[in-house]
Amino acid sequence: MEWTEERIEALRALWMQGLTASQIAERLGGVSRNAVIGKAHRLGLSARPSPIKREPGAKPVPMPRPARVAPPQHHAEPAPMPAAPPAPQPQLSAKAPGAAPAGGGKGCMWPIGDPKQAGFHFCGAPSEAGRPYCTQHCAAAYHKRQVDAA
DNA sequence: CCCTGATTCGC
DNA sequence: GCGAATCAGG
Repeated sequence: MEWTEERIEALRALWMQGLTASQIAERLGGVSRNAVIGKAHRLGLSARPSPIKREPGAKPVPMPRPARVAPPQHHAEPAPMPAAPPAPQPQLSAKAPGAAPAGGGKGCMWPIGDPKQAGFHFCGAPSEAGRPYCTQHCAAAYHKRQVDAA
């Protein structure tokens, strides 16, 4: 497998969202969890808000679970965020960041992974009203792409 | 034994 | 740079 911008971005996003290396590897597809961890380290990310320990004699600082789900919506659907949505967008990769947040734009619609890949999915994180992307990572990435494309 | 991330090291 | 093997821990 090749570490394309897309995949690296997805890795970053997922990693920062608190997903485990196994989950990330699963979603990305074609890589083992070791590969994900190794890449994550090479990318300079290993520190993330999560309950992982460092240094034997360090402080066992209690981390208040960042959690990926913030708003306590009392809707019926808990928004499960499927691993492989059966309805992939036609063309929205490469130079087409404007992934139209069509339909039930509930969560973040930022495309994570390669639409051609099996593990492709949308971020799904809670997004601001009127905004198709979550503020955590995707909105920034979205903006960055627009700048890059320009 | 299942899992986690961290590190090493041959490629 | 990559990732399997390994390490250290829960």
